Amino acid sequence: MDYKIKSRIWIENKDNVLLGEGRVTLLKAIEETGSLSKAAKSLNLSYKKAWHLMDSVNKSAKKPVTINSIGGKGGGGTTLTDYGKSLITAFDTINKNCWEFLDHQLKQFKDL
Amino acid sequence: MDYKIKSRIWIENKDNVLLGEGRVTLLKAIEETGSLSKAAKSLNLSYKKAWHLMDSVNKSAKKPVTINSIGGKGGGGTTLTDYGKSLITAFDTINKNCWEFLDHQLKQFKDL
DNA sequence: TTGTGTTATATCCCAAAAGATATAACGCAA
DNA sequence: TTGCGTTATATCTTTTGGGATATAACACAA
Repeated sequence: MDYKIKSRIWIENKDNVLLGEGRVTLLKAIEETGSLSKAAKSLNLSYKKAWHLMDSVNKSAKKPVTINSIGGKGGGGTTLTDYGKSLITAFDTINKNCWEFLDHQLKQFKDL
Repeated sequence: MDYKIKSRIWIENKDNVLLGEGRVTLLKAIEETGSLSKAAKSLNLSYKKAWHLMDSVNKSAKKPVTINSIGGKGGGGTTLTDYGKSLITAFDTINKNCWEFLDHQLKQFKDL
């Protein structure tokens, strides 16, 4: 018996996607690097894609998730708001709980 | 508070996908129509795509999921094995349980 | 004033996914 | 023997998503 069960969860706000796995890992990388471009590099994804993701996140969130600054010392940067950080932890717990729940449910495939 | 949580689950067997939502709805349509081509039409998807899906399902399953016949009265057809039917119900219950579980978990987003 | 490293955005190009089309094999019925 | 409606494939075309590239705006530091 070696069937595996996998899942993807995401949060929507009036049919715009707010959070998914990719967006959350991007948020974490931003938190670590303090910059969208550095976060993109560290995750091996194009700046364009990262920017579009964050644009979508910020548009569908009810409060600002990041603070973006252009120019200045270091050229600018992107940091998370407290709201953004709380989104990460909320998503992570739900996701982890979901995995555990599904692993438990998988027993229904035991005899198949 | 109108965030919605959505999910997709699927079952894999040694990194081949066995079942997902699309595959299960296809199996159901086959059960109803008795034919892969009719099932594809009823779901508005090309025969090619439907055939590839079923090919992948049967290759990654441990027992046959469908019985396919070519030629004969009506030209042939595809019917589900008992194993195939049990896969559907197992997947559906897990999926439904997952939705309920996640709706419950969504409360973690209540104050955000 | 110039250089630097960001954010922000548009445009072009390619590859991969999906769709459309064509064709063979098959077995029953007429 | 012919026609029919399937399953089973191959091939060609179209569409779409993503990557690469280019450029502007910005604000601080030197």
